[in-house]
Amino acid sequence: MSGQMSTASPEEPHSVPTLSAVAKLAGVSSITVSRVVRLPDLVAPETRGRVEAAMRELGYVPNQLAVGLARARTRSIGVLVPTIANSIFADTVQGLSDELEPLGYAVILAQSRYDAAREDHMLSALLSRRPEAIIMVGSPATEDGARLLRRAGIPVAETWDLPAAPIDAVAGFNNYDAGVAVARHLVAQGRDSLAFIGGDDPRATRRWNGFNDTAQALGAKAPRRLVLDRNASGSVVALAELPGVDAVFAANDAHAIGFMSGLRKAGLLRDGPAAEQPVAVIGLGDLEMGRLIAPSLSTIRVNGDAIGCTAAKLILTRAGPRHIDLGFELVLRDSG
Amino acid sequence: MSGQMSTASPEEPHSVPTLSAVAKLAGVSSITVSRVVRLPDLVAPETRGRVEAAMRELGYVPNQLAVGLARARTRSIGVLVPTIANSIFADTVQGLSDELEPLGYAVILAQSRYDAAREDHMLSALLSRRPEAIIMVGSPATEDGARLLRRAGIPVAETWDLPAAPIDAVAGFNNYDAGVAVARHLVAQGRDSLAFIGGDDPRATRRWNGFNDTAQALGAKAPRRLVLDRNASGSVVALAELPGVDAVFAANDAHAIGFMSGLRKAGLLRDGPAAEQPVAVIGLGDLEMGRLIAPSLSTIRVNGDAIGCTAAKLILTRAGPRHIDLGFELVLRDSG
DNA sequence: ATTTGCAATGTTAACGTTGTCATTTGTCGT
DNA sequence: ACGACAAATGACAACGTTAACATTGCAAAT
Repeated sequence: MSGQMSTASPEEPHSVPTLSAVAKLAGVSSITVSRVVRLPDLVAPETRGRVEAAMRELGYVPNQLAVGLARARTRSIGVLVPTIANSIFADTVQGLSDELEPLGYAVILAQSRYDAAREDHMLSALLSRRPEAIIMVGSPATEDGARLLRRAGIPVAETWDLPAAPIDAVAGFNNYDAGVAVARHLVAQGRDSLAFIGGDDPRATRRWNGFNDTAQALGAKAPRRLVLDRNASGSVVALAELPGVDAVFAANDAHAIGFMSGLRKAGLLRDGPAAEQPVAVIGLGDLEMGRLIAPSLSTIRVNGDAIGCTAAKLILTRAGPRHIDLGFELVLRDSG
Repeated sequence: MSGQMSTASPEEPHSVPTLSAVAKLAGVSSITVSRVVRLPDLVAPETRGRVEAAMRELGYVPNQLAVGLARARTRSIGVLVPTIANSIFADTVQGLSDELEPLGYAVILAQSRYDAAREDHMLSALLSRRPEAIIMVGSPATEDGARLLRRAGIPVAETWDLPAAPIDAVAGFNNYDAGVAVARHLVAQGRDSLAFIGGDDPRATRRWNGFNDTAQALGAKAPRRLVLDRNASGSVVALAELPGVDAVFAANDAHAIGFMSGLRKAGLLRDGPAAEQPVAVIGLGDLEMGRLIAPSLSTIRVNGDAIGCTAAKLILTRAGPRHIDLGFELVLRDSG
């Protein structure tokens, strides 16, 4: 409403209350207040009541910075994703955060935007917050980044892939094999002019490798690869770049749906089953949306939520296997 | 590969290096190292070189907890969203984080899952990290939550709505008016049996109110309201609950697309323009996907990215207007 | 009537930084 | 040749909490 006001509304005369402010009000020492928070059983009920009243009156909220410093346990974990907006990684963040938040962990989120320099920078920024663990999508892009993580001496989970030389824990799936599975399926369907569209990040490239190797091994023509911007709209016009193509593997469902939109405009999309499609399309991720559109999208289903959840469990315990392959599933619907 | 290994790989003999570890190695006092990091001009070039070498050798990363404690500036901001997975809020998080990360702020992310108790809890957890500001989607659901925020004495941005009595800053749009705009459009198109499908959170309810009030004022039949689970698949079957409906406003694009899928199964979806649709469908959010499907989705476009970006700017400065209406736009395509 | 033991509280020194003062040099002007 | 001054560095006390060790009482055991 009216222009600028002091941020702290008049409610309280500023200054966040500390342990000793509460202590003074309750007529005890600060350590007693600290105990009321952490180990209430050690404090006499009568005293405890007084302290609790004081905490309520002052609106005391413990300072986790100080706690973290004193105990060398910050109860926070760093999460690094390429991007969070309309991406399947949001599922992973949700999954891990649902696992971690009830345990009192804070999630510190950083985005690398598929940029190696920014990734290193964010990794370092994350580490400066002394998280108890790091969960990241993929693996560090640079040796500097990897060294940073190794030196930090905390659990690290790499996800969405199965790196050959992981730093610590892994929760992902085999991207190469995903490409293999798609190529096999398409060739078996009688397609022979294949293409791969999408990003050129390491994971997409692995998919491409599996796809390319397999298609050629099975006697199809050498697949084409089209590197696109990260938004699906770019793939609408991808068709123009791929004359004669009869099957497309898109790096993710958004690209696949974009490409299908291009096919529709060109009159190359049928309402019928996969076999009737002039151009088969397979996505990756299994967005809910893919199931709902027509023709429904065939895709490599990957459980992003489970990846996050598994990564969280991996960093919480030292026991058990450290490298978990969550697998994927080729879900065949009407698009290819 | 092989079972469990100590988390810290052999690279370094544990223990994260501190300022004084660097200082000892460089043969200076810790304050000098601190200056090399923050105020390099105050340190003689020769000394600075030695210190920088020591920092590199040890892999020194400043401890932001200690910095935050000493300076009472944590360079972090708390972000509270209902949910991050396949939701438009991910755009907002991306927007604000792109604005804030380059400035050295860390984003601490929490999800309320549309639960008031959890929201209060996460708010308090966030505050315990002493963020310099809080950005949240919507407004605190409880008076406790609001009090918590007011007492914290930091900038607070409420987003995705225009609350009547905001705590501090606001970056959003008028949800009631969005409902009004949709109802007007649908009634003008000659529809008179309207329905609203989606969640029952405060923002969805405001949309419903605008929608309902306007439809009735314009002489349509009293609209029906169907509260659905948060996933789009639920809306596929919504049609069965709405006999005779000829226009639907969905609380978001995902629900809209799900509902269209139900229409398609029922043979009630046409390839032609809005006028030919037996049942008009309007979404909200303007997912990229809505543009790509057929029939293309009419929707209330809301720029989630801009909301995040604006919220970030609002908490960074005290000057200028504190309440920004980013507006919305009724984008008409083929679905309604 | 001591001692023992435990329950309830308090004191002190960390944790890793930075702010606020010193202190040590060396340069310059007169 | 002497003080004035600045450049370079350092000592020390905060910041808000907790760990580790006191210190009180007072009840029970001897």
